[in-house]
Amino acid sequence: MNNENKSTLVIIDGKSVFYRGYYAMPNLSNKEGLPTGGIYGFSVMALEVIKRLKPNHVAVAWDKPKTNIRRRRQMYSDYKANRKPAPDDFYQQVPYLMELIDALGWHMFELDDYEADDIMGSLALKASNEHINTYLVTSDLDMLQLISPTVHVYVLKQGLSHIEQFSPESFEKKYGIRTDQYLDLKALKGDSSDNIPGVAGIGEKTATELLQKFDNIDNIYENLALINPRISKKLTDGKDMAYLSKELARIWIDAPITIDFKIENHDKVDKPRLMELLSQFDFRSLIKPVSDLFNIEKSDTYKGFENDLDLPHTNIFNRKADLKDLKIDGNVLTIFYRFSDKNFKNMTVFMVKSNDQVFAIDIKSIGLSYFIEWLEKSNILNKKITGYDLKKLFNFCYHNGVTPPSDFHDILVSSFLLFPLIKDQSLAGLAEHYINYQKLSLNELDDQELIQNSNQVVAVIHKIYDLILEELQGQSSLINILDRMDFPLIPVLAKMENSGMLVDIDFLSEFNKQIDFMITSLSNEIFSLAGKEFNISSPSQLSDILFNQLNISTNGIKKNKTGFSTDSNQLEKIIEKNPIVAYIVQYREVVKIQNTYLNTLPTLVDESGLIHTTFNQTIAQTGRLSSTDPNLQNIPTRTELGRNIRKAFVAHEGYKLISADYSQFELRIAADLAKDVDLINLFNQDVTDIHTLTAAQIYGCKPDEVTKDMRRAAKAINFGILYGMSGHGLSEATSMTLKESGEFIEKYKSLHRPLFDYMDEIVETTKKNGYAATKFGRKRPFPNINSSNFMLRESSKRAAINMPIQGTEADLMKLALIKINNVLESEKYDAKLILQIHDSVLIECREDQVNKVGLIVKDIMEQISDLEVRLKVDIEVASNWGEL
DNA sequence: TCAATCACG
DNA sequence: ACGTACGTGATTGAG
Repeated sequence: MNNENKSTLVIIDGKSVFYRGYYAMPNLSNKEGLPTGGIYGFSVMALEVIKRLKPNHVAVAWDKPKTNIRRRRQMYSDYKANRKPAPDDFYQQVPYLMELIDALGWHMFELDDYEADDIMGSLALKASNEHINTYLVTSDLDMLQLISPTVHVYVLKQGLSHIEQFSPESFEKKYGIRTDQYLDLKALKGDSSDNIPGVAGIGEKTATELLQKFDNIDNIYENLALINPRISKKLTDGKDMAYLSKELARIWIDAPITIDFKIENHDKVDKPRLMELLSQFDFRSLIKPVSDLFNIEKSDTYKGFENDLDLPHTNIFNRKADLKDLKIDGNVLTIFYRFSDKNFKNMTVFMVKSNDQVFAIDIKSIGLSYFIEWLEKSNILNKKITGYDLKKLFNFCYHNGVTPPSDFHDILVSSFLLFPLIKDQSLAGLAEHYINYQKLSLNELDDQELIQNSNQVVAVIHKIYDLILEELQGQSSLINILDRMDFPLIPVLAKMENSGMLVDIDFLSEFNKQIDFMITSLSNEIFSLAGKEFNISSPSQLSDILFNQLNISTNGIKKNKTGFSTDSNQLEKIIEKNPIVAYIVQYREVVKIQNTYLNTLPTLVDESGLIHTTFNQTIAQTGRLSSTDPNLQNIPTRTELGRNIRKAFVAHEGYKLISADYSQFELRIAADLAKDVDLINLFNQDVTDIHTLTAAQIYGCKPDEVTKDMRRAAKAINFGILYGMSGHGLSEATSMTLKESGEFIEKYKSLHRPLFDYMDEIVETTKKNGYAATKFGRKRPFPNINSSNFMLRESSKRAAINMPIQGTEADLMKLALIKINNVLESEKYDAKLILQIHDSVLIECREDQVNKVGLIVKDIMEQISDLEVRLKVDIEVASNWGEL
């Protein structure tokens, strides 16, 4: 087909290809929140086209927006009225796609009065005249009428990268007519999406049969006598319409455009710009294939990369004698280091860049203790330090008695604040994102190789740091967040991780024995009721037992991808139907406790009996912390059995645990953000039970008349409403019917108008700005807030409503942690922070100072910020976590 | 590796 | 009509 001697032209139906991508990848966006699904689809297709067809010329045909009334179709003023307007996040992407097309060196054709079809037809004709092979890429079958010996049609198939040459044979097989009968088919049946009328009363089936029998419409009208009178009547009535429709469907080939076929496409590719765009869109997976395809060198991947990245001169130190005399001056230092253990005790490589020199220290050769001695003496850490994930360095310092830095910038933390959507936040990932640098594969380098490449590593960190500073320019609220919260928090978190929590292993193993017994007896009950043994932990097997073997009705049971769900909500619905269900619920609880906590916690305890978690500051999109290895923020508390796990977390001999909890944190913050005066007043008058009071207001009764069910409903709505809960959600969460919960929410709305106005306002500003923000200006982008996909859009709205509330809580909590730590340190109390769980902190404190420290902490937390609503903190003291 | 489930706020 | 409450992390079963 692809004749070697002939030149080839590919003409792409731009909007139809773009649409494909747009709907195939609804969720895609870059780190700045720009939706990129359509561009991605287009890019993948472009790649495939070039690979497969190796075109000499490429053209893209595009319908001009809003002027797509064709002169010869003007009699149908509603032309294309039946097409839905494209959504906002579609048009948002178009200018960027144009840039991409331009960088590829492709021709772009957009004309008044001509549709993309006509442009394609006209260009194909021009190419035919020059004996150029033409390939049309589209998802629109209308293009079939253009097929000829030199014009081929490629149709986008399912998925993005599957384009297939259209074959007349397969068309005939599928539609029962030849491709050259396609226009006549349209003439008869019409096309509602293009507002082509066709013959009234004739659909695809009749039209096809007629064409099979009589070949074309001229022949049909000459042989009306042979046709069933009912149909021939319709044909006669619609004869004018049929011929008109045929003309309307015909693609015009007289558009006043041409291509200069002397210039070949590959001379026009703007390689650096192409690479820049791919990285701007965060199409990391496309960078390599595109580089290969266009023979793009590394030097092209980042404009002026080799010049911009000042590689410092490398100095390697692997002998004590050499290190001894090393003095490092300069005011701003860039550092990098590597550990061989998870606790950040054993540093193996340390490198520091000062001006145009990098000093790389091979700690394994030199000896850790000698290095530590040198580090302390060198005064390096007294200077301004820039690095990636400095919490590890602080951990190292605390562990080895080295004075930690006081002036520092952590590019992991600042990058997350600026671009929380970046998926790969490893240093190599950031290098790719910020400077398209792909040579940094840190994990593949051993220590010696890392040392050899130290000039690159520090140069990359330094460059990213520069770019981040540039990005922060003028964003004073973000700078403020870094200086007041996110950076000062780093040493505090490191100290908490280092402190760890004391665990009573013996208590855990005693409890484990009980749990073992319970699991055995529950399993036995379940097996005997089921009539056979099976894996109770397998949702698929369990579902089979419940809904097939035991024939429990699946009425009202939610489905998931694999079948009927067996989660606890669904089990709750059928708990009366069979005694096995209650046993399963208990079994789940008990097995969870054993697998997640009893089996793992003892393995994580160090030689001092302590467990050290890791706090993450760069995971949660709202700015909250998260805790891993182990996660100490989800230790059970809601059931009596689960609370036994908490009892194993104890204070040291002579010490106590103090817990300080913000009371109704979320509601208070929401009241403040929404300036809901009634709600603020309730809190400021020190209401004892907000949920009971809410219930009394909604039901219009006195607080002492509120029943448990009424309070439960009020509590559910007090929380749920801040996440955008619907009537349906409330009815699921309570015993209310859908109707009752709907009315309940309406009543709540009327009581708290300001709160709901505020929620609407958040959605509006998020739609406008693309992000929601906390009281302090921490931003979270919402790329899907304007999506055409109902589910994506609505879920973005709910998350956007929640962001300022959850995020402001997190901000306040960070401020509180920093201040508590500072006061405990400066006043030299024998007390330290050991855990934070979103609205509460845990402190271990020497027994005789418990009362004093409790009051200090309460005061700090309550006064942490000047809000209109009063914050309230409850303090409790015990010798283990379970009793708090 | 993903989906389902469940622990926490 | 859509599907139905936000934010996390860990474990398990299954393909």
